[in-house]
Amino acid sequence: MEPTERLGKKRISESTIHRLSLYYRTLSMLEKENYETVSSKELAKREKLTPAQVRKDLSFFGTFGTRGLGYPVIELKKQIATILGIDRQWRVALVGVGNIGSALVSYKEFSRQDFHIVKLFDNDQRKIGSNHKGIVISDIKNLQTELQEAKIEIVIIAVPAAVAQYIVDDVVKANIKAILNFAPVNLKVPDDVYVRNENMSMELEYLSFAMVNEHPKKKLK
Amino acid sequence: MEPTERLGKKRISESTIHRLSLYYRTLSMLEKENYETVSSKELAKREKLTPAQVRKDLSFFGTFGTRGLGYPVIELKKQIATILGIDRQWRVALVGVGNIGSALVSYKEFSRQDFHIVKLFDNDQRKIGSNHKGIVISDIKNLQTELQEAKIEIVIIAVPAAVAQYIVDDVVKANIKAILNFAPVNLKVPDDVYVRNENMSMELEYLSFAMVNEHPKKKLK
DNA sequence: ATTATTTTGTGAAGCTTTTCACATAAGCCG
DNA sequence: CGGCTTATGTGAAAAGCTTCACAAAATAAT
Ligand SMILES: NC(=O)c1ccc[n+]([C@@H]2O[C@H](COP(=O)([O-])OP(=O)(O)OC[C@H]3O[C@@H](n4cnc5c(N)ncnc54)[C@H](O)[C@@H]3O)[C@@H](O)[C@H]2O)c1
Ligand SMILES: NC(=O)c1ccc[n+]([C@@H]2O[C@H](COP(=O)([O-])OP(=O)(O)OC[C@H]3O[C@@H](n4cnc5c(N)ncnc54)[C@H](O)[C@@H]3O)[C@@H](O)[C@H]2O)c1
Repeated sequence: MEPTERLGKKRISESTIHRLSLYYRTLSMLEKENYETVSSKELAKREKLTPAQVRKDLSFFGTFGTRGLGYPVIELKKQIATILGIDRQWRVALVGVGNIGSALVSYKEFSRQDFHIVKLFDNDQRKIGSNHKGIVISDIKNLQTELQEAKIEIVIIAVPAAVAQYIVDDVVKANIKAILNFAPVNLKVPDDVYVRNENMSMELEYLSFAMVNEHPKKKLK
Repeated sequence: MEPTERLGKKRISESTIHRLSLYYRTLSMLEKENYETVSSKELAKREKLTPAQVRKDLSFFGTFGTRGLGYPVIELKKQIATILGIDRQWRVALVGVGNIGSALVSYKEFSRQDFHIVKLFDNDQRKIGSNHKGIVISDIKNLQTELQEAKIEIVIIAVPAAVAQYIVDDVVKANIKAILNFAPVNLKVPDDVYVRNENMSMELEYLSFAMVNEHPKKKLK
């Protein structure tokens, strides 16, 4: 009776998952450059991390390398894709086809990575029914039913902050479990719904803070 | 001789600074709602944190509250603005007036927070010289000189990943110390230049990971 | 076949961040 | 005015994350 190890459900830190995304990106580049293998040292250098960090991160999920040689680029990339769940297509809907919403629809990085925006919603009569990059914009009124009919799995929120919560309430009713939110509000959702916030002011404010305080960077980096 | 305490230059964690941004946002809302004071408990509840966290974060910078009462909303907001350096105007330039670049120029949250985009650059002849939201788009050729003449302090990079590093090299030559980067590449800059990356794929991939792994959330949040 | 070299995988140490818990202080109320 | 309530500020403990350091495994070299 070992109560220490909860099989397969130990919490992986947010930082580790974010770094997996970085490794994935770097491995894609290495693949284009025709590398067959890569060491933790090289992988670390390309994303300004430490080799130990890279190895530790990967070790949470299995053993992928060969001692003395390094990691096989194509194989590791495939493995990370499986871990991140991006070895499949995700059906994405976007609500609010305004400035940022339109930009996101055109973002090639998303589609390249198997995030497919297949539904758009807005409440502006001039936009509803019009064709935007091959997708007809739906009326927000039908949000709940259309999300379900289209089997949407991820919803991107790009509406004004003041209405974001109302829309999210409907999104949750449609049984969506993942939300990427661009509105600068803290959305209230049930415990089983994942929300990630994209907050650009926060990053600008970090720069501002760093400049006025001559904030020392973390060593190594 | 106490080598332990480096006066006034102790490193504040990135998380603390990000939370200060959240507090600032919440305080702005509380101000609109005509609250005079707010407790660490209420502040924590609104951003899904713990009261102890709020108090600890603030304690790094001074004592702002009154025991038994809480924090004065307007005063604390002002103090955080000073800490973050957003009690002044920042002159911002944006390079790459494409999908995401245009969206950012229209982003009201930036201007409300005293980040003023006053210069735009592109290399597309059709865009150069045209007026975009009241700003004439400059030729990227003149980047270095115009950044200096306009006394720009922060540069936003919104160009394709393939050219981002070249542009950043010029930005660094113009003596800019802060960069907000939207291109999915790891930019190389000298040690005294701050770079923050805005990586949206990363957040989508986090959602993807969470869903395929039924990733437990951090307790409390 | 033996030795040298490289680089992984991983417990353990070290460091950072968060949470706890309580002394302390201010306001309130009878 | 004194006791009761509320809520801060902060050392200390706990939890979490990163780095160290080295055994182990693989290749390469002689
Ligand atoms: N513009 C940016 O660069 C930027 C950056 C980060 C975050 N944001 C945030 O993204 C959100 C949108 O910003 P924007 O600049 O694109 O604004 P916008 O006004 O250009 O776009 C908002 C869109 O939402 C639609 N909308 C409004 N109410 C709606 C409703 N009830 N149901 C459905 N659709 C509705 C509008 O018709 C419009 O198309 C805001 O919360 C903003 O803070 C914007
Ligand atoms: N579209 C999005 O929602 C989105 C989201 C996140 C990140 N990004 C990233 O932002 C960047 C821009 O994406 P986009 O979708 O806006 O692309 P885009 O092609 O619409 O815009 C790029 C702009 O940069 C200009 N440009 C190209 N080369 C240049 C150069 N050498 N000097 C100056 N200007 C130059 C182009 O003329 C264009 O106006 C990319 O790196 C992309 O990965 C985009």
